[in-house]
Formats: sequence, structure tokens, C-alpha cells
Amino acid sequence: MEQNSRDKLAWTAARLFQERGFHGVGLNEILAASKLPKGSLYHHFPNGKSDLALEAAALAHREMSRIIDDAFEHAESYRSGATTLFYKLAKLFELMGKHTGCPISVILFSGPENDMFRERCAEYFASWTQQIASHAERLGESSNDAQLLAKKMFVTLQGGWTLARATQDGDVLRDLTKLLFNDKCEH
Amino acid sequence: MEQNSRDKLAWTAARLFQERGFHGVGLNEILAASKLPKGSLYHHFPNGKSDLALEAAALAHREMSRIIDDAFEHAESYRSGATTLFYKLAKLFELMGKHTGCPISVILFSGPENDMFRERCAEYFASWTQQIASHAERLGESSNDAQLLAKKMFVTLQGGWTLARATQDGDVLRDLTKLLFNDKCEH
DNA sequence: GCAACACTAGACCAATCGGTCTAATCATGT
DNA sequence: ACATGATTAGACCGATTGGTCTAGTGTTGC
Repeated sequence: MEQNSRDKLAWTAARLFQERGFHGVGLNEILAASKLPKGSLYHHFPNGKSDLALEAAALAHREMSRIIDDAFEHAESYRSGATTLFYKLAKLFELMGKHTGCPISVILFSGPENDMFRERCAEYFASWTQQIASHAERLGESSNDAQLLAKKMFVTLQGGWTLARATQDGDVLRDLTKLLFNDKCEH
Repeated sequence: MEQNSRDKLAWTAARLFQERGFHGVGLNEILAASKLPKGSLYHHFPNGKSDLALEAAALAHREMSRIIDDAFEHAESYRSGATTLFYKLAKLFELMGKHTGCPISVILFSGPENDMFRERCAEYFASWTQQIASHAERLGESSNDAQLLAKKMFVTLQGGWTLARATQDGDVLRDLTKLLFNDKCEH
């Protein structure tokens, strides 16, 4: 809990944005939750709410990136790494109260008028997918398969998270493994 | 264009909510876009914004439901029906300006304080999945497979839509077919 | 003609929004 | 001790928010 004001603001904002989205959270609420005055916010984030949201998204991106690496670090196969990842995210989802959406999309989808947000979102998504693909390749998948598997994983995760949020059930995320790997041959 | 005021309000609200979410659109904007006064809104929707959002979500749900049925209606296999569905949704996505999210989740995720919205969202999701599963079963899949395929389809669609929105690319949705059906056997 | 009702019209409200600004306080180097 | 810059503190602002209320306008059956 020994973080500086800037980080405290960004983390608090990230948490709240993930629950209600960019437009759903007011600055006053963020300030109240961080127990910091408005002056601090505009000192650390001169452009106000937009700056804050970008930083919150950056934090969320780095955390997700770290989680992905952690999950695949000691995995002996792509499949086991993917499973670990799903479990880790389910844990996180439950820890945050089962109300949060995908950390990035929830923060950065704020409408057509803010194309920069959307682009950033696309970059982060691509970064995660690439990261997963690297792990897949490292774990023995061919380059082509790795790309496909990563995309599949990302899309499944994204959709699964939405479903988990709607149903308030972290097990939805854990079950994604079955969904991804039950590949019976289509006849 | 010969719709009554109530429908006009709901459709306008649906469109705007899908771009910026529940909290991102103000009543005044909806009224301006529908060219109707505030009195009309509170006459047709006595509980104001919440009522309006619920009705907008109901409209979106019915439309999606119809699209699903249309896609599978004349399909000779589950796979071809699924492909048609993806293509139809890609078209819709592009038609709406590539900025909209999943019609339901975008409207009905407005935060923990509104659990009724979230529950409604879960119901609609379940309804779609069930609908897809029925078509799958009708097209020859076993009951178990049908459930699994439908869930897979739903999750993929949900995640793919998010990705399409981030990248502003409807082809992401069209490519989901490959993602779903390339099932090579895992060795 | 007229009563009854459905609907439109928009002025108005308190509350909250994101943002600005000045003053006070804290930390640091000299 | 003192100056300096970083940071905190919060009063304040105009604009906008969702919502209420009253007056007016159709529309329908009698």
C-alpha cells in the first residue's frame, strides 16, 4: 500500500472503470476512493480524465501481460499454459468481485469520438495475442498454428470473460479450457 | 420510418448505447436524435433512462434472435449456418459504423449497482446460446455436441465482436468461421 | 359540441459532471 | 535558515446530467 499518489489514482481509476466503464465513473468518485484531492489528480494527469484512463489502461495492460507470462512460464505444453492462464484470470475475476469486464476494453471503449482510445485498445489486444503466440511457438507449435491458437485463445477469453461477468460465475472462465481443447475431428 | 414515438426512442437509444454504453449517452442526446421532447420519453418510459435501456436491449435481443434464425433457416449443416451468421453480423457491424459493441452487453453492463440489468443480460445470452444449440441439434449434432458447439459459438462471437470493434474491421467477424472450424486433431 | 384520454412540448430543478485556480504544505538542496 | 519546486487541498465554475411538472395539442367516442 506504499504507492505514490499517481499510482494510487491510476489503480483506483482502473478498478472503477472496469466495473462501470469510462463514462460510468466520475472524477469525484475516483478522488473519494483514493482519498486524494482534485489538485493531485490534475497535477499528475494534466489532461484530466483522459490521461487517467490511459494510464489506468496501461497499468491493466502490464498486469495482464505479466499474468500471461506467469501462466506460460513453467508450462510444459501450450495446453497446460492456457489452462493455467484461464485459472489465474478466473481467480482475478473473482477477487475483483465478479463485476469487472476485460480491463482494457472496458476502459478504452468510450465511443467513436475517441479514436485514440480505440487504437490503443487494438494495440494492447495485438500485444497480448502476440505474446501468447510466442509462448505457443516456444512450446513446440508451428508458427502458423501458434498464431491461430493465440487468436483463438484471445477471442475465447474475451468472450468468456463477458459471459462470466453476465453470469457472475468465474467457473465460466475455468471451463474455457474444455471449449478450446475438446477439438474432436469434424467428420 | 413510420414507427411510433416509443419505438423511435427505443431504437435511437439502442443505437447510441451500443456506441458509448449506458452511461455514455445522455437523455438530451437521445431526444435530439429522435427529435422528440422530454415529455414523450417520460410518457412512454415512466422510469426514465432505465426503462428505455431495458426496452432498447429487448429490441436488440429480438433482432439478434431473428438474425440467428435467419442464418440457420436454410442451412444444410451447422457449419454453414454458423458461417452465414458470422457474415450477417459482419454486415450489420459494418452497417452500423464499426463502432458498436455487442448490442446487449454494451447496454446492460452498467455496473454492480444495477444487478437487474446484468441478470437480463445473462438471460438474453442464455437464450441465444439455446437457440443456436437447437439449430445445431436440428442439423444433426448430438445433444451434447450441440450444447458445446453453441457455447463455443457464442463465446467466439462475443470475443470476436470486441476484437472487430477495436480493430474497426468487420472481416474479423467473417474470419471467426476459420477459428471455429479448423479443428485439427491434437496429437 | 364536448368530455376523456393519449401524447407532445419544453421550462425548470437539484445534483453532478469535468475542469480551473489559488493558497497552503511538504520535501529537498544549499 | 531559507529558497525552490513538487504536491496537496479544496473552493469554485459553467455545462450537463436525469428527472419533474404544467400547459398545450391532438384524437377518439358519444
